[in-house]
Formats: sequence, C-alpha cells, structure tokens
Amino acid sequence: MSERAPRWLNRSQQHSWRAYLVGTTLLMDRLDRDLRDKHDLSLPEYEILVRLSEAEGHRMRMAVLADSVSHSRSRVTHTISRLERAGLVSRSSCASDRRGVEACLTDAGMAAMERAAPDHVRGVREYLLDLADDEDFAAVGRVFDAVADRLVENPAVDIR
Amino acid sequence: MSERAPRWLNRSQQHSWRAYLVGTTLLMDRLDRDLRDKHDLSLPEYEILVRLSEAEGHRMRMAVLADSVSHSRSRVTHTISRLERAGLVSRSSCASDRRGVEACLTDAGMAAMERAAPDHVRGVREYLLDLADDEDFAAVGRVFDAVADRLVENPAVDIR
DNA sequence: AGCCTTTCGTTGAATCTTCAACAACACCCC
DNA sequence: GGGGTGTTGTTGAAGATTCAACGAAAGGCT
Repeated sequence: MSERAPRWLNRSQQHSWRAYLVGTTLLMDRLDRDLRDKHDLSLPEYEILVRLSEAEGHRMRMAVLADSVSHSRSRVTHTISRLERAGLVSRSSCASDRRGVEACLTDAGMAAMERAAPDHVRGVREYLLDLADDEDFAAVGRVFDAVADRLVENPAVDIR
Repeated sequence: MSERAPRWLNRSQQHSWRAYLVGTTLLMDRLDRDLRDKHDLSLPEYEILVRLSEAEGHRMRMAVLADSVSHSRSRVTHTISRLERAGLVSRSSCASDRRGVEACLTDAGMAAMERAAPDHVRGVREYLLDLADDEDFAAVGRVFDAVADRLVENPAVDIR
C-alpha cells in the first residue's frame, strides 16, 4: 500500500516538536553566549576542548574529533585553527599515518577548559536539568540516542 | 550554604546530555540538507514560511515573527530579504505603526511551503518520531517547554 | 510642546559554517 | 610495483549568522 497523503503531526506531536525547536534554539544561544561572555569560547570550541581533555594524551586525530562532535571535517579544521591561534591547541602530524594530523590540548587549553567547565555545567543545570524531572530527561536521552543512531547509520544521501 | 565545588553531571545525565547534543546536530543538519536539496529552502527559511502561512492574512510584523521562531531581529531581517529576493515573501509597511514592517507570504511562497511540507514532515517522522515512543517524545515536549519558558523569561544578561 | 527612553527594523562588517576542489597519502588487487 | 580507489585534512570563496551602530518613530512624563 503506497502512502500518498502526508500524515501530519497530531496536536501533541506538533506541540512537542515546536517546543523542542524553540527550546533548543534558546538553549544553545544561551549556553554559547554565556561561554563567550565569560570565557571567550564558543560552544563548539568548548566541546572540542572537552573531547580533547578526555582523550589519552589529550590528543586526537582530526577525523575522530570531527565524528565525536558530529561536525564536518572542514568545520573542525577551521575551529582547530582558531583554537591554535588562541594557543589552546597545537597540531602535530601523525606518526603512523602521514596524512593524519593530531590536535593536542596545550596547558593553556586545558586551563581554559577547566575554568569554563563549572560555569557551563551550571548553565546546563539551570537552563535544563533543574527544570526537568529526571525521568523526562532520561527520555530525552533515549530519543536522541535513537536519532543519532539512525542518522549516523545513514549519513550520506538516501538511496531511496 | 554557599555552593563552591561544581556539581558535575551524573553518568546518566552526562549520557543524555551528549546524546541530545549530537542527536540535535545530526537531526538539524539532516532536515536542513533535505530541504535544500529538494526544495531550495533552508530549515530557518522553511520555518518562517510556516509561521507566515499560519498567520491571518499570511502576514506578520517582523518582531512577532522573530519572537515566534526565537531568532534575532537582525537574523529575521536577513532571512526575509533572501526570501523576498526569491519571490516567496513581500514586505509592506505597517499602517498603524509607521516604524513597523509586515512580511507577507506571496502565492509562490505559499506554494513553495506546501510543496516542501510533506517531505519535511516525513523527515521529522523518519528521523525522530518513528524512533521514539510516544510517551518519551511527550517528555521531550515537556522538557523543552520548560526550557523555553525559563529562557524567554530571562532573556537578557543575568542579574545574578 | 519638549525631552527622554524604548522599540522597530535595517545596515554593513566581522565571524562562523558550508561547499567544492584539491594534494598527499593509504590501501587493495592484480 | 603500478594503477585505481578511497581517505585525510586543508584551502578559499560563498553563504549564513552575529554584532554594534544607527535612523525613525512611538510612548511617557512634565
């Protein structure tokens, strides 16, 4: 049976979808602004610092880093260039694969990240976690885990 | 009792928060790409067309439009300029308030929106709704309703 | 009326992201 | 070992968004 007529969202789905859209817009804007104002970091920059800080040796291959934050490689190249210019990260070429480049957190980068983290976490609590019931937030996790799985599986152009 | 040591996220919160971040990144990128590929519209452009299509007379004041999508006025000015250049929207100055400007959906704009909508909704289902339990998705709605309320209340610089 | 403050929407430059093209290298398979 | 193919990361230009500054009009107050 071919599905022709579009199935619109029901009232509750519509409402949730819009709440998600505007809530996410406001939340990301706010977390980004807070980081910029107090720590001269954008949210994407901060996330990259966090990933590096968690990696062994505080270093990661560019591609791995890009995948871990789900940004394009080009975007990560530019972001890392900015962070490098700011002295928070350094680049070195990879021993095993001569195409490869590793980004490595500098001491200044680690310090910047550690300075920003408490404020950032406070924001996440204040604007999100404190407002939601734990069970509801766990549901958010389940939903977006599924979304990420679905879209990572099927990243390229659909072969419908 | 003053709170000095940062309260980090627990394991489950951490997991949900990251899932939300990457899931949202992937989801927005994908919906945006789909709209661009098939309908030459960005996701923000599409959302503006939707808001206009729902308004009486298919027209809205710029500021109201900006609030409804939670974008800056400047951003909406630029977006509307692009849509106007594409013939999907027209501007007219407001009768009651001579500072005001109204954006109005053209017939071509309405048609573009109606052409895009079924594909867009299919994407929202396929990448999100179909993957989530209804109750979980309702929880997403509750959470981001609260977030939006919190951040709309307190839009400017915090007066901590 | 006159002044002060706020709101409205726009502008152009700075910043960030996407996009297409590319050089360098790895991998595979013959 | 020599293609062919895919991967890695970068580049610069084009596109989108943010930011600061602004002119114009509204609203409030005396």
